[in-house]
Amino acid sequence: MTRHGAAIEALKRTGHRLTPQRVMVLSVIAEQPAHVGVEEIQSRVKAVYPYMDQATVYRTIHLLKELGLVTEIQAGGASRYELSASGRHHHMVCRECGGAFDLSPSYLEEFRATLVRDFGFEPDLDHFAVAGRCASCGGKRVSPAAAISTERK
Amino acid sequence: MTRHGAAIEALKRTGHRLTPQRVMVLSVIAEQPAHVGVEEIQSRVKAVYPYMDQATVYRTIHLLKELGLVTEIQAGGASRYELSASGRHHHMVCRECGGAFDLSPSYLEEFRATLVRDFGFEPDLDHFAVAGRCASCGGKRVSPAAAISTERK
DNA sequence: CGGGTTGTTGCAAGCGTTTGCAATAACAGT
DNA sequence: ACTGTTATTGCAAACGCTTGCAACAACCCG
Repeated sequence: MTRHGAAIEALKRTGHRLTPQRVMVLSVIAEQPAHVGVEEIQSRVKAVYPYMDQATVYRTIHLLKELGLVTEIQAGGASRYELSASGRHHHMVCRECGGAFDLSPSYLEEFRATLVRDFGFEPDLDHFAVAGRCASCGGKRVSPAAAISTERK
Repeated sequence: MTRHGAAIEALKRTGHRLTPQRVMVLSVIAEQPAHVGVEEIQSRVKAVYPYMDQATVYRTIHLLKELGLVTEIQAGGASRYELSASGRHHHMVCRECGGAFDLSPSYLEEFRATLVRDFGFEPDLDHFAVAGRCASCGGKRVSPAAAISTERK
């Protein structure tokens, strides 16, 4: 099983279609030792499948990120991506129902990068949790991604 | 004294130049009852000073935001702005020197909007503080803006 | 295994925002 | 006031990313 096999299964499990494009994007990200840029993902896939489009790369990445399969790193204006380390992750806790939801580090990464860029302040975000109100108890939009990240109780 | 008089003084006090363009942007934001979009700011200023450029509006807004004089609101792809309510603000606390820095709500706003959009999760960010390491104790970049937001002890 | 449904793709145009650059103008010092 | 220094501006082009749309193909079901 390749390094991204689990991610592929997660895709199917969450009711998303397993298209060649998605597999290719995932495998490019997986076979890279470090993080990859969108442009590099696209050009590598294009070498094999020339019709691959920018928009598809972005849409795929966006999906993978929402599912927590891929982690986003801000690097000077552009974003870079890598397979999520299964270890570190954070939580959103609902005040209403007490439910806990996984929050992939990528979401905090954006916040962190902003503080560093604007203030030179390096926040310590390990062991970080956000309190609030989840979708079913009165939050706004419900995304399909929310489903899989739910942990009971 | 106009509603944005204090903001103008803050600009000078922090060593930035008081250009007509900056004053105009500030006054457009101030005279609006609710928040304003970039496009509206530009067109209102252009009515008086036709050479006003998009880039200048963006650069000015960016500055005002860093100084905490203006608060950013995310609204469906585009950003809107309003004079900062002096009341609500958050803190960054340095583990090293114990120093506290003001963090304008706009920074958390971005984070909040993301959680709402992707998960329907409405975080409660009032009374919110971030721990970490400030610029002088080992953070990354130092921006002039950091200076004014410093509070002793 | 073939047919229908519906998520996904490629394309292209557009979005909001940022950037490099040379010219300009704000402010400090005298 | 005048001058020098240096931040800031206007302009234009580019950036990274998102979106609407019609064509397509992955999957569910019998």
